[in-house]
Amino acid sequence: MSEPGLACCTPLSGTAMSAEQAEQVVPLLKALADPVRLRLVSLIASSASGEACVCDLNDAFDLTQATISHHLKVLHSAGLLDRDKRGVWVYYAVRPAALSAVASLFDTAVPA
Amino acid sequence: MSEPGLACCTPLSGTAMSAEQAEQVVPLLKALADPVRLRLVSLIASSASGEACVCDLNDAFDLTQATISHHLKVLHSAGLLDRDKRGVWVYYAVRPAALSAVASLFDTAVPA
DNA sequence: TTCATACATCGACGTCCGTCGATGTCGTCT
DNA sequence: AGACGACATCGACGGACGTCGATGTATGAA
Repeated sequence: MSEPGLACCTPLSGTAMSAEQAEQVVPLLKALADPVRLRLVSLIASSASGEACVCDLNDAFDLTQATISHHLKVLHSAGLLDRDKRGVWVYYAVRPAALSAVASLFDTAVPA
Repeated sequence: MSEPGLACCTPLSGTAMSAEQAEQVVPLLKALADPVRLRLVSLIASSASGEACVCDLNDAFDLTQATISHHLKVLHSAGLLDRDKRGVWVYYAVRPAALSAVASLFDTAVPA
């Protein structure tokens, strides 16, 4: 696993995960465990083109551009977002592999 | 911070989560975004009886009993664990509803 | 070149978080 | 009654986190 955000771990309802497995997924959860970052991912994922530029994301929050840029960097460093600079604008897109890695954590814990 | 005049990308349409929705799920994610707590939930969920007493959980980590107790309280306060005191021992069990709430978050975000 | 825009980075501030030792509380046994 | 064990709580410490204003970098236009 050379790439961040591609961790695949034991589901919670199976055998217990090891400490190494936990350390691998926790960065993803930590990146998502913030209201601003969670909404950022939601905004990008729900956009028609599957991506969004920082200028639009900036207007969706009542925060400084520096703060939004910081949160995007955290999400990008965690491997949750792809970054693509086109001219003056920068576009972020969600990485399905990273999101599905987190989803696989809870998949087998299906209730009724 | 809003002088449109020129569009840089497709507008953010679609149904992104609201700020209130984010504030509702983030506490669950924050509680799970810790290697010790994630392993605690994993250990409890993977136990045969579906529950585990603190004495057993304590031995699984190289941490103080006070620290484990603190993490269990965080998970319990977040609604992820149920607490049941039987005699001298305290048993914790995972709440399926809470886990499924988190799971549904990624089910809608990443279509299978 | 000069200027304006879009975004990243820096430095600093206050706050929250994980961990510990010490202590408190409750239940059990003798 | 007293003593012991299982957990919880308290207070404190160091480090990490979210946010900001200011500044830096790069692209495009005048």
